[in-house]
Amino acid sequence: MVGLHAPIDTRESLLKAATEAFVEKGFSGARVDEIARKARANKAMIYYHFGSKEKLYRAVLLHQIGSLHEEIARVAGLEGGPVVRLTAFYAGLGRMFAERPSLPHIMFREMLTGGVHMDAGVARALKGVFDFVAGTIREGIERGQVRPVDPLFVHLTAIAPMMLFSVGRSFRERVLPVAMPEGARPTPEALLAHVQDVLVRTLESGPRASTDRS
Amino acid sequence: MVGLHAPIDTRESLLKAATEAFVEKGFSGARVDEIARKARANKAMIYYHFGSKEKLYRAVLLHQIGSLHEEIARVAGLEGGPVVRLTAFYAGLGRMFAERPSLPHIMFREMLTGGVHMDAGVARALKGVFDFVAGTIREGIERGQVRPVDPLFVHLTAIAPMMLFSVGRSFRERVLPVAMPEGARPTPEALLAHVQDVLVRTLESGPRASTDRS
Amino acid sequence: MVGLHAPIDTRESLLKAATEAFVEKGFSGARVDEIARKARANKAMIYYHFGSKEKLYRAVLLHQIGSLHEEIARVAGLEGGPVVRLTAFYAGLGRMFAERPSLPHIMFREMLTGGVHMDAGVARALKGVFDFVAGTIREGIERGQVRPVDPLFVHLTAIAPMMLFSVGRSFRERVLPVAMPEGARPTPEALLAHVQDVLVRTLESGPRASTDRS
Amino acid sequence: MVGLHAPIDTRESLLKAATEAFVEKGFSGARVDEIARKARANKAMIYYHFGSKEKLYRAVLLHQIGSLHEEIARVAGLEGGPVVRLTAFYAGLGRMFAERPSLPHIMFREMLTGGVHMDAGVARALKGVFDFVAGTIREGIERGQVRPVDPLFVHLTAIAPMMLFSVGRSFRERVLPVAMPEGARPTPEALLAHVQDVLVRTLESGPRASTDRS
DNA sequence: CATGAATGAGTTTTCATTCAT
DNA sequence: GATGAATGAAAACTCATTCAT
Repeated sequence: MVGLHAPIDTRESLLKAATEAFVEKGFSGARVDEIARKARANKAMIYYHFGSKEKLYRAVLLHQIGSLHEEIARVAGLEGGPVVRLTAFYAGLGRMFAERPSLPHIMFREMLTGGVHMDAGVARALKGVFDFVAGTIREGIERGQVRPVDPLFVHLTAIAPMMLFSVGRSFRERVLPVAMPEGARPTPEALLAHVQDVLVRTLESGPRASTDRS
Repeated sequence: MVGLHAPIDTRESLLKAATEAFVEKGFSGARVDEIARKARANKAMIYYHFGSKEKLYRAVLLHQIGSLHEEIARVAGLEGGPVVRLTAFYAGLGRMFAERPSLPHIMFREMLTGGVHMDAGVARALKGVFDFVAGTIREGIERGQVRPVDPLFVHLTAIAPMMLFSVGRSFRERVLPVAMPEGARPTPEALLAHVQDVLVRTLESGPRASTDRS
Repeated sequence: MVGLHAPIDTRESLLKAATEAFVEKGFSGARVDEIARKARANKAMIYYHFGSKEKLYRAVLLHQIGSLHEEIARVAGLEGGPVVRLTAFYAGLGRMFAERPSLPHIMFREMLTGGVHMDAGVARALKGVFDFVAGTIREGIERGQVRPVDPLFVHLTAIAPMMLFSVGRSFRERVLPVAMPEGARPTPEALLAHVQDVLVRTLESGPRASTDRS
Repeated sequence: MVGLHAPIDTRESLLKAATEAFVEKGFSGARVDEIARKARANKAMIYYHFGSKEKLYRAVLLHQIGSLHEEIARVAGLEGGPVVRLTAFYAGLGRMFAERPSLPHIMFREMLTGGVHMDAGVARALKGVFDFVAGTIREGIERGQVRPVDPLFVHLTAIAPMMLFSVGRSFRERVLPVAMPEGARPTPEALLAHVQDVLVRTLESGPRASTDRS
């Protein structure tokens, strides 16, 4: 009476529905019934295809993080100095965050819970991201093209604002509505430009006037 | 037979236990039973003192955010230019995050869920934070002491790294253990210094050499 | 609106209902809902008082086996030779089986599944039963009052018929109805007398004529 | 695409796997998925070949009980008195139990559940077993070759120990390990000899010295 | 205020069975 | 005959909340 889907379809629509549910409600807030309903699938299919709610969550995690590999590979092949490579890298990440807000959302949740759901594969992908950044910065420092800075701090300063911007949209709209200037709605692109500007100012080894601060 | 504690003790230990639980597991992940157990209190006491799990969560939220008011008031009274006032302000926030990691943790969770648990009072406190930053920056721009920058972006660039650093400790230790340089464990103080440096470089209106990027 | 039961009542009526259910349907055949309904208790009470279906089953097991201790203690104090003590012991077991058919029922199920549900305490109680039998027989053999026989076989020959008789009542009534002689319904007491007769004939060391068998 | 097995193979491996599963877990404890997996067959094949889990169970039952017919027929043709014929009969049963432990296992489970799964055919086979025993004993009593004893009790005393011995192997090894004498592991053959000895002592009509007990 | 027990409406998970190919 | 996916009803288990004492 049914069975119109190709075998892969059910699995994928479950994954999609689960991603939305976990992003919106978190792991324990999401309901298996609702995921199945949203995917127009039988609830038991979740257990057939994934085994448990937890394993479904891990599948979502893996699926989201998957694209990071490609971004790194793409940027690693670019020509140019460390600053250029890094700004290009964060441009890529920024685009990913804008296109697929689930990614920063889920990664945030993972960070909040200490990454307990992450298996070795996912962890390696994330470490790859940081290793690229750290490697590029260290290389720049050695060549005198980059000021001596802590790669972790640089990475945090670049990635945290973009993630928080992406993740916090509805929060801003609820909590800070009046604070926004009437005209210009902040866009991911504008934020990316700002972050890149900050990156350049932070990394550049040229002479600067004032660095004193209280 | 019972009642050896002053009434206030139960309430406070419940609040403390609830904070830990909500920080670790989030609102729907935390269990009322577990909170009571951790507080060595009877589960019904939660309903006696707070009314419901949701109201308990709100009490935690309010308690965490409470100190923000004072920090703003303190910094608002400081002498000096906008850059100095802002770096002092973020120094205060940074100290708060380091002393009480629950605060950034819970605020992150709120952002992820769009702030659905926030009532008017809490929202006003948060808006106050941003209003101070935005007001100070706009004032500096008008006076020519600060480059024309988007206050939201500046705020994000300052606060997001510190929050993520605080919140992501266990995640870093789990996922990025090898990536860390052997010697120096990154400290909140070092990060604060970095963020302040970035702030200065971003805000200062003096001449700079290279600003072209991408 | 309810709460008319003393605290202990719910636990006990659950235990009673569970015993009946497990005896009738076995562990996996019994339904938690039905046990709660039969005990006129809320289903969640099973989890409150026992933790899980499995632990409820173990509690039933322990409760059933508990009385064996006392029976051994009682008989161990009796005067008389080994044969007398053993016949008295099996008389006690026979009475227990007749009064509380759940005991042999549950023990049978345990034997069929290899005793996987038995913890150390229960196992010790059962070993105590056999140890008493074996000890008494060995003692009798040493004193020349009992023929040299294998205690395990003697025990099996005495206990297995009584257990099977108790457990198999409904089976006999369903499968062997016509085979029964019209008049005399077999009673547990008659079987006990038979078993005791067999015991005596098996254990007695006096002279006998024919013992040869193929 | 498939079909390398002759059709009969799947059916038989299903039957074999089902027998093991039902023996280990009982009817409601056994899982259709698991049976199919153990038989390396597709789950739907169970329904193709047998129709339902229940019918599969009945097929197992019938297959196990089948050999009883032949044993009765074989022994019924023997020469000799009732005691000889009975000892020979139980020798046959004992051999069957030793060779195929599933038989007593499944029959025990049936007895525990009152034989609800037994259809007329299976019931007739079992009644045949008892009818043979009862008929032989009654005949012996009438001819004065056998003491007046209850055939049911005699049958129980002979068959129950052998079944329980076969069924309870893993239970004994788990629960009574230390109770066993170091040297001699009890064997089915030794138990059979003991049971036959008991039978002879119970049935023989010759003079005996002591019958008083307790 | 405090407690242990109780409640009912969920929530996850299981499982025999069926379907389309 | 055979397969992998699908189904629906029911099963075990959870959990915020309430109650009697």
